[in-house]
Amino acid sequence: MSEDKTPQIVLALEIDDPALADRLAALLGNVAGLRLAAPGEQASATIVARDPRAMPDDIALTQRELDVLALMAEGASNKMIARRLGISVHTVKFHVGSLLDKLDATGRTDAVAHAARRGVIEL
Amino acid sequence: MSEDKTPQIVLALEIDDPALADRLAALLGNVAGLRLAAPGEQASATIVARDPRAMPDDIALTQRELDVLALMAEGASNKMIARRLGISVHTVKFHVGSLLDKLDATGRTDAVAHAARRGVIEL
DNA sequence: TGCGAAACTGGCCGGGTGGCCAGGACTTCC
DNA sequence: GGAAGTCCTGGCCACCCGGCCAGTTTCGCA
Repeated sequence: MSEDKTPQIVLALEIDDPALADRLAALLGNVAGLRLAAPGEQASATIVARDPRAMPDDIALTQRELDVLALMAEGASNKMIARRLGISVHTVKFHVGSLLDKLDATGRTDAVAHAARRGVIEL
Repeated sequence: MSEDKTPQIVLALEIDDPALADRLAALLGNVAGLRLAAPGEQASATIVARDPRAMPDDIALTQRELDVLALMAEGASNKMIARRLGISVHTVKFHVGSLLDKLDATGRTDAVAHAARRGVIEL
């Protein structure tokens, strides 16, 4: 009977505010039947708290950039995006360039990751 | 100063699994310095758990593939990944190829998007 | 009416990417 | 002891990507 009679709940922390993270970790560390996840560990649930001051950036993306970004997140190539939006590949590259600039990304993969992180797009 | 010397942490719950939500609520209800948010109340942090039955697919990725995947999510190029892992670019491309195959992705951007969606990696 | 922002298009080019071929070394399982 | 799986490496090549240059049109705002 290797079965735990009281399966522990594993909680991951995603907290921008270090002070809050510390207090939570301290509080939750003493609760029976519950423990905090190791980095990268699969958790039953995640405690999320975005520091609102950490992202005052409603990154100003134009409508067209949002269109391109959404298709990029689908894994579409520039050619596909061009076809889908009815514009030329050159224009797509133009918008992608602006996206990389505004999102401070090194490539399209990075751009999608950044955008997802700051909630600009939903994966 | 009307400030409490120990301000309570207010936690909101966003849990799909009712059983897990119950257990968490029971556990956290007894922790001093912490309380659960009333519906609609502004919380310090939110506990999130998506329904695990929504993703029955434990995609079998090898450790090395996970390494490569994590670096891909950082926007690293094959060359950077190779340097970081101490292997050749050819090997990186090999692992990326396996990743694209297993994740059913058309490219590296699509791969990290898929991986993030099904919780294989955390953005 | 002029001016800037946004959107769009083109050519060019170095480097990155992904798919294909081939191979070897290692551990684990039957 | 052989088979399977993982990890690693190499070459080759078509294509894609991102950055550079240049230009046009359209729109709203001062």
